[in-house]
Amino acid sequence: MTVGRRRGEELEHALLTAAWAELLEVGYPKLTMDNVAVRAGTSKPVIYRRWPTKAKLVLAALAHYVPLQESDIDTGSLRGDLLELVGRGIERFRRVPGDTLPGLITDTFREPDVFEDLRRRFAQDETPELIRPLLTRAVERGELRTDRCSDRILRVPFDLVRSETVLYGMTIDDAALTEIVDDIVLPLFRLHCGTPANHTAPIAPATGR
Amino acid sequence: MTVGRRRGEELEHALLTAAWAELLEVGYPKLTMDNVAVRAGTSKPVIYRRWPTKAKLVLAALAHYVPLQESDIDTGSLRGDLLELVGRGIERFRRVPGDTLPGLITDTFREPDVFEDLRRRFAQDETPELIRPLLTRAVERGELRTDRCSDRILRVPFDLVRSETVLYGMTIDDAALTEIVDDIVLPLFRLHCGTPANHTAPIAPATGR
Amino acid sequence: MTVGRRRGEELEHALLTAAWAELLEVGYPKLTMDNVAVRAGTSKPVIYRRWPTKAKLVLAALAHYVPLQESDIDTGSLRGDLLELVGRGIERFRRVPGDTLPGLITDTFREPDVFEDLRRRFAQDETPELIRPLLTRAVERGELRTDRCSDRILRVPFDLVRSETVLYGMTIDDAALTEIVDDIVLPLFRLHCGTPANHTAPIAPATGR
Amino acid sequence: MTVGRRRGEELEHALLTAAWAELLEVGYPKLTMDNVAVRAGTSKPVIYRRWPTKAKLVLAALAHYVPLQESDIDTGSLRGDLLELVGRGIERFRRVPGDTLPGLITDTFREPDVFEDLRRRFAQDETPELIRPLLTRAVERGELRTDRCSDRILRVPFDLVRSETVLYGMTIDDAALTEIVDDIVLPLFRLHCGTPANHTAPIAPATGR
DNA sequence: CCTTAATCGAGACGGTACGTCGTGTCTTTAT
DNA sequence: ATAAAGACACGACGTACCGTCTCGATTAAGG
Repeated sequence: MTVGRRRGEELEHALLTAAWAELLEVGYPKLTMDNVAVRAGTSKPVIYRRWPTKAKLVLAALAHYVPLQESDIDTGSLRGDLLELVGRGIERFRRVPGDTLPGLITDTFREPDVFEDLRRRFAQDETPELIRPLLTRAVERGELRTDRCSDRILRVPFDLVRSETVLYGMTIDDAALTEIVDDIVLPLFRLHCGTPANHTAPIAPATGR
Repeated sequence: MTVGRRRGEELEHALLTAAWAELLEVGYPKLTMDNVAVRAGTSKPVIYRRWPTKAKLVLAALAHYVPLQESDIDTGSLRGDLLELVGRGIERFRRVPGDTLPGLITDTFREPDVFEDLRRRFAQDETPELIRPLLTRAVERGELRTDRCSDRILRVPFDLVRSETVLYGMTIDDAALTEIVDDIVLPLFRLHCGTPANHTAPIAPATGR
Repeated sequence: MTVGRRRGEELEHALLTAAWAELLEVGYPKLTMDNVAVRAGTSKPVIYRRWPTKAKLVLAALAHYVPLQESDIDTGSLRGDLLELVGRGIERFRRVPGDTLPGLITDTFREPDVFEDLRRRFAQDETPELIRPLLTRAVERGELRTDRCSDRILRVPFDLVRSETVLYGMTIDDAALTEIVDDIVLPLFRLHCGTPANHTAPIAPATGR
Repeated sequence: MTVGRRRGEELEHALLTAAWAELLEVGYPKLTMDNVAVRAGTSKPVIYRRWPTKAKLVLAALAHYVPLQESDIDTGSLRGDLLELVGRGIERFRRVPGDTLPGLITDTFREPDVFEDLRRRFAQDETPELIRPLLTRAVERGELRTDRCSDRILRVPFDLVRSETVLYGMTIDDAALTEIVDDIVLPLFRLHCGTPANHTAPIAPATGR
């Protein structure tokens, strides 16, 4: 049943695959180093040599199976860009087992380095860097007057997405995505980054209640 | 050394106190039923008779030590009410050890009943019920035209607070609170719930960048 | 479902019955005070008020359900008397669950009073008192010259029976009983208590090999 | 404090030693796997990997510390051989804590394989195999006519020893040993295995009462 | 007849041990 | 040198029973 002695990348890939499969099957709390080792057809020391804690292993699996999408976004309108960007974010969170991010937060809360890594990939830090280019292009197109606004404003769209997905375990459908962009994010951006006088974009809410 | 045989509420209180102390000292992941029992001067079966899982024990300790504050809010203005309400929420989250809520989410993710309980106390569900009365009074005062808007809009303030506290492990100071209310929440409420024509409240952002 | 509140002898009998039933069903090691209480439809303190240890409870149940048989034996011959007496002993041991006597010995080994009680009822002490009268009558009938011989000789028959039943968990059938009496016990008694010159009882072994 | 990580035989020996010490100190009923582990400076899983039950552990300790003595016996006379053999048996039982064999019997009564092992080492089975060679040599020397007699006869000496030691918790001194051999065992063997006509060994009892 | 005392039933308590599982380290053997 | 394999020390898990204690409810006996 042996596949021969693997090493290097091949072995690493087998481990991440095993970790990911365990994550999907039993969830973060019940994922064990033992089972990952067995599933990968290897032994625990091989895992510990690479990732000294369960959190680091899972974070590595997450980075491998739910990578950041770096491709540029340019749909021609700020609204289109935001729908695309936030939609991608929702899709990313959708692929992460619901107990995984809270589990990682819990386990890394007292380990600043890993917590920082986690944050960079799945939390706040991704937002400003991702969103500001959209605003910059919107200014170039004449949709906004400036791309200067506080980070907190920029974080709003993903804060809402994370709240619903990570904290509430909900899924966000297209209607909800539209509501977030049209009723919350776009108005805020227009308020804080200004709207040229002749621009006639609708500011009224898209959905009522 | 014995304190006599305790029962009922006295014993329960000792257990919740021990659990809370462990939570503060070692954090959620390292809190063990064994240590809670020892700290409370009792034994594990006594705990398990009341709370069959660590998550339920911790949630009970949380409900005991960080209770919902039900007292009414009426400062005379929507802005004042929001500052008070969101400020209270921030204070509540500040008192919860940072790894506790994510830990509870992780461990209860597959137990709908406990997860629901957790959500009711520390997540989404508290928001609409808490905020809508503020809007209703604002309408009565003539600050807004209507209190009808989608739940998602109502959730915005606490979604932002939770993102920063629970997910990022940050603390929110008064300046941040002011920014959230003045630059994000109030404008959104005014946009979606209308502003009477003669009302002259400032809509401009309070902070720039 | 309640039978009314019992007390005194009725309650005691219910407890002994429950203990005996547990003994038969699950055996001595798995008999628990808890289960006996439940089975008897009462509670543990009621048991402990009467028998402070499991061993004493079981010994009481044993004394109740496998009592000493005191009726006189007089078949007219020493051989007949021995067959009857040893046969009765075998029957008594047969009715005691196989793990019970060793269990009692183990648990009472360091409690001289209970151990003594156990020994009186199920071990060595019963032998000399029971057997010597048989010898006395045999002397009166002229089968033996004297009833004086060492206790160890008198204990032989029941030592053999106890070895096979208690220690080996075996059952002793009639053939084995006959062999014990004819090939071992009778010859020893005749050797040590003498045989009148004109007595013509067979001394040859009843069974060969 | 640590003795370094032990493995294999060294560790096994430490466990058996700890078990044996516990047996001597607190006796079979109060011997716990926990305490054995602590005493051996290791942990319970290490024990359970080797012996899944307390009975098997104790039996292993017994086999290690009270081994069967295989050395040949040849004193030149049947009486001498028996005194030696039975004396060795008494010595073996003397070294076993008094509650241990009954405890093992109790706990293994429903596990035929372990019970069998126990029986082979400390009960009936040892007897015929050990005694018959003595008879065979006695025949060769002309002390007996045949070595053919029933197993039950052969078991008599050790049945008596076991009764007194295991069941009564008594110790057997030299006088008692002599009585058993001279007054019970030798006469029975001579009766059932015959005595050559010209043999002038005394058949009269050595002790009276 | 009614009070009083005793004991029943029910079950929680402080505690010990169980047998299992997971962690992170270490040793051994084989590649 | 590192992989595979697995044992090791450790500690926590959740459960079972122990023997004790508290608390009404019920019963029997005595005033």
